[in-house]
This record gives sequence, C-alpha cells and structure tokens, in this order.
Amino acid sequence: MAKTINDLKLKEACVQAAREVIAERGVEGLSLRDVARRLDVSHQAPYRHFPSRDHLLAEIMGRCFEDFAKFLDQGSKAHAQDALRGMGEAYMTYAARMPLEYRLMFGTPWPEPAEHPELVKHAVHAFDVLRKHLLRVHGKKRGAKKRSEHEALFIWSALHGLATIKHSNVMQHLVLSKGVQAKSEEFMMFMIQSALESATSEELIRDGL
Amino acid sequence: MAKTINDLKLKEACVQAAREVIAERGVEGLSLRDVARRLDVSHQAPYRHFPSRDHLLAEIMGRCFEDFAKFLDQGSKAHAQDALRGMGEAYMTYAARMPLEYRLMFGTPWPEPAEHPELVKHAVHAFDVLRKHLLRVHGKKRGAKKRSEHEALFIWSALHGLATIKHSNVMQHLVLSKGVQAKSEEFMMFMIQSALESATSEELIRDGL
DNA sequence: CCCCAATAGTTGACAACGTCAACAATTTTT
DNA sequence: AAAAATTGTTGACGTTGTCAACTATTGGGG
Repeated sequence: MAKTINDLKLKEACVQAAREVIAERGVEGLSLRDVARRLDVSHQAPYRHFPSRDHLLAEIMGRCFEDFAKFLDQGSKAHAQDALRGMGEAYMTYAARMPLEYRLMFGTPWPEPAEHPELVKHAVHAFDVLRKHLLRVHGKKRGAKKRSEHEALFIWSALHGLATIKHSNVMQHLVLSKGVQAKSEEFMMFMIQSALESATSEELIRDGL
Repeated sequence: MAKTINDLKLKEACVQAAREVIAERGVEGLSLRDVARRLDVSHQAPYRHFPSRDHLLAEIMGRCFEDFAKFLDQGSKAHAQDALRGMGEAYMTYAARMPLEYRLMFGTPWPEPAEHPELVKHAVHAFDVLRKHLLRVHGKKRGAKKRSEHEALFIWSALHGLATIKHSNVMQHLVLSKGVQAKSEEFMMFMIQSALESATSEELIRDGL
C-alpha cells in the first residue's frame, strides 16, 4: 500500500511532512500526532525514529541551516563583482521567502544543544559563510581575523534585525512614509557599505576594538 | 482569606503572575492553569477576566512595550550630550536584562492585532521614541521625515539583530576571537555612528532613497 | 527453510493543556 | 429585601507529548 506522501522511509517522510506544517503554520502549529496522521501511521510511529518532538525539531532546524548556508553561498557567487551585496540580498530573500523556517532557526528556543551537535555544526557553518568571505576580503592585514568577526557580526545583526522586523506584526502598523518600507533593504545595504568603508582601522585600534 | 500573592484584583494578579512565569520560563512555559494554581483559584477563574490565553498575552505584551518605551526614553535623557548612544545602550540593556520579555515582544507571533488595538498602540509608541528623536535631530531639512524613518529602521534593526543574536544559542557556539563577543555592542554603536555620519544626503538623493 | 532476534509499527493509557457549559456564591443595583 | 449582574467553581471534552506493552515485519545464521 503506497503511502500518500511517498515511499521514503518513514523518518524522511516525517521530516518532510513536518517541514511542510512548519512552513504553513509555524513551529507552534506542529504536532507529532498531526504528522503521523498526515502519513497515515499511528501516533507513535514517529517515535521509532525521533525520541521526542525536540529531536525532530532539531533535525529540521539543522536542515534549514544547511539550506540557508547554501543559499547564501550561491548569492555571493551570483554577484561576482560584489559578493557582499549578493549575500545580503540572498539573506533577505531567504527570510522573505521562508519566513516561518527563518523564524524557526533564529527565533525559536533551541532544544538542548548538547544533545544535538549536528544542529550546532550546521548553524555555525551558516555564519561561517559570511565570516570567511570577510576574512578573504581583509587578507593578511594585522587584526584581520578580529575585524572580520566584528564585521560579520555587525552585518549579520543588521540583516537579521531588518528581516525580523519586516515580517513582524509591528511593522504593519507603523505608518511609515511612502517608499520607506519598500526601500528599507536597499537603505540597509547602503548603510552597511557606508559603515564598512568609513570606519577605518586606525579609529578602531584607537578605540581598542 | 488573603491570597498568596496580594490583594490586587484577580485580573491584575493574573497579569503579574503570568509575567513572572514568562520571565522565568518564557512564553511557551506559560499556561493559564498554572497561573490559576499559583493564585490559588480554580482553573477557570482567569477566564472571567481574559476571554482567552491570547488576550492575557496581548495584555502582557502591551505592558512590556510600555515599559520598554519608558526605558528607552530614560536612556536617551540620561546621556544628554549623546542621546542616541544613551538610547542604544538602554535598548541593549533592556534586552539583556529581560531576555524573555524581549522575545515575547519581538519574537512571538502576535495574537490577532485587530482584536488588540491597545497592544498595537503601545508597540508603535516604543518605535516612535526612536523615530521622533531622529526627526528632532534632522530638524526641518528637506526629506527629514523620510530620512528619520529610514534611519530609525536601520538603527532599530541593527540593535534588534544584535540583541537577538547575542542571546540566541548560535552565539555561544561560534568560537569568536577573544574580546569580540564582549565588545560587540560597542562595535555596533560605532558602526551605526559611522554609517549615519558618512552617508550624506546627496548620496541618498542620488540613489532615490 | 526455519527460527530467532532486531527493528518498525500499533494500541491504550496518563497527565497537562485550553476552553465550553452549567452551576453557585457574592456583590451591586434597584 | 428582591433582582440582576459579576465573579468564581466543578466537571467535561478534545488535543497534545510521551510511557508501556503488545504485535507485525524483516534479515541473517543454523
């Protein structure tokens, strides 16, 4: 008897079904029993493959981070002459296209990380796409490593912040001037560039950063 | 018979107890029944004052926004010579001190906003503390309004992003160079300043922002 | 080929939750 | 003092995550 969804092993089918639920209704809308129901198996079947709801969630979060990292990487390569802009745009595109998965990665309390080393690895790798790009840009300058990390954190924060706020409920009620909302991404990239260019190493060293 | 917590009306006591739960265990750890238990009333008593869990949540979110706005305002006034820095520091301090309430405001799906106009009002007001400050700074320059909003959004995003990431689980696993994590706030404020100073109106107008 | 052990899936139970409905007590208004 | 509105209680229902005990399936070694 062919299962509704496919002939993948149940484990894989669970992940897939759960991801669909999350994409539709968000993490809080996900229930193991619902997943089981969709796959036409008993409510306990998923437990043969995931010790708990959190373990399924960790698996999914890990995969989201994988996809996300890949997407950023592609974005940076697509804009050969301005990889940073490419990554920035990719970042915002991903967040806009998969808002609920994005929220799952960055806005949901993680299941005990010690129990999910894979998740940690995937998440760190996503950040490293950005960190490594900046490290390459800075080359062998003195303090290049620290500088890259600071900048990576700055850029990541700015993009993450904008992505979150744009898709939050607050935004819809702010009554901004015409065009501000629409151009917010562009403005953000512009400000990031400005900051990166104008903040010289000398200033930073003087300030001990 | 004096209630454990106090002699406030039950409604007020619910809000207070629920806020404590949230501060300890986060939104997902909050249950109406638990609140009732803490106050030594039946599991249905809170329903006399809140039609649903979401309504209690909306009430609490509204209050958090109120407190947050007040805190930002104080921060800006404390640093008289550099109000923006004062607000920035206040922002980060609040997020660090009340991480779970912060997450409630900005990282939790809102209950149907149409049903909770108060919540919307409080949230918008918090943003306006920043927006209005920038508007004051820009004075009557041409395009001051738009510019202020863009900048407010930029600053808010950057701070919000950093706050979120700093208290997320990802951060703890990034293995950054020594001092980077500790100085991230300072660096962020520095970059924000740089961006604000260097991005001239001319450039922006040229780019149609 | 058959038995047996591992693996995968099922059924049934439990406590906790949000919420509905019916009822009782209490307070306020008339 | 009687009536009406407010506030609180009890009990039930369906849903959830998870534990325990059971059964069906499958993949090797005699």
